[in-house]
Amino acid sequence: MALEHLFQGSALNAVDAKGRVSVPAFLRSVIERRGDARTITLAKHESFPALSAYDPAYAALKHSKIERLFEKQEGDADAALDYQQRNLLAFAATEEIPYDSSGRIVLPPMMRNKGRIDDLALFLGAGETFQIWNPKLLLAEPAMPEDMKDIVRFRLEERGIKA
Amino acid sequence: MALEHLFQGSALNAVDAKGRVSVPAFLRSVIERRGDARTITLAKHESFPALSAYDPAYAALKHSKIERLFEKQEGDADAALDYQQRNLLAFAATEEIPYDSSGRIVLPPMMRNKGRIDDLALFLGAGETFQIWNPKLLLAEPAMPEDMKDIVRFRLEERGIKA
DNA sequence: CGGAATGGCATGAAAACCCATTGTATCCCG
DNA sequence: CGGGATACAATGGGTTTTCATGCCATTCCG
Repeated sequence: MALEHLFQGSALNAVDAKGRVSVPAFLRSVIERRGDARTITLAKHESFPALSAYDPAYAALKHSKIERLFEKQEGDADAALDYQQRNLLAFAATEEIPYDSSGRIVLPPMMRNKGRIDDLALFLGAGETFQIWNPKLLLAEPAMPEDMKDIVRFRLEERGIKA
Repeated sequence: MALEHLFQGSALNAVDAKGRVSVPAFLRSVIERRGDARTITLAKHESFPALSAYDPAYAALKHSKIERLFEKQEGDADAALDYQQRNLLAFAATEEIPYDSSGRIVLPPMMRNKGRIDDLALFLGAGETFQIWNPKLLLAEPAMPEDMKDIVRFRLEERGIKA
């Protein structure tokens, strides 16, 4: 019960005037090795001011995790409610979007708003999933390890942007 | 749950103008015995001014360790944050790069910067993983055993470089 | 017909690939 | 045991491919 290919690495890409952004090739290659899809699912990250993103293979895994958890707690009075909540968050609170032949997605306005994504999108591999951040918000996040912030500063400088 | 083949030995290789380095053949052979991949993952070493490197098999091991730890503490509020941090450091703070048919990698600029690698790359086997150093920084490292420094001095002299 | 969304093309930079050369350790045969 | 031949490793250079991204054409809907 684990996905074979993992998301790793980081990249900083531009969001154009239409809200389009290239999904880094090294992330797309993981998606396409996990399955034959060319879509990603976006959700607000549960603990950070950022977006969580994944592919259909992980969505299926997440679904079965929720089902298994529910079956385990059977008989518990609160469990049914907990299940309904998890399930809605996992599916209703997400948007699935395709990327085109050149690897670009259009950030849906709601997600762009939830993740507070401006004109720069920072992609971070996180194993089974990846994340999309506004780099400025990551640098301002107290719970973020300093090593991680260093990497983001490097990515910004690489583009000639002063932090 | 341990890896069968271990990285051992040392070598000093040149970094060319394009940032390319040959990964020593004795390290590559371990990677290829552990799995069928021809890539290595680079990260800043957590305590030394150097890079830590490993293969996909070790990355998968690291991932499952993190997942197991998290599932054991489920429900704990602090555990969730700890998990997020570990996960990002393990995956977002790393870069996976392939080596070509002649066994060379290109050091990504960010990693070359983080590891302060100049025109010489010192490879050190470290069991489950291996390390890549700027030899000068190793010789200047107080926490490094003298016997280890002797080996590095030997590798430098071997190349006709005076320390 | 205007405006916005979508898909396709063009570009410049960077990365991956291929081939050639050198050096060194190994092997084989005299 | 010596010496040449051989195989593989490391490195240098050049060429092709891919990527991110800007730009334009087309479509779809008001």
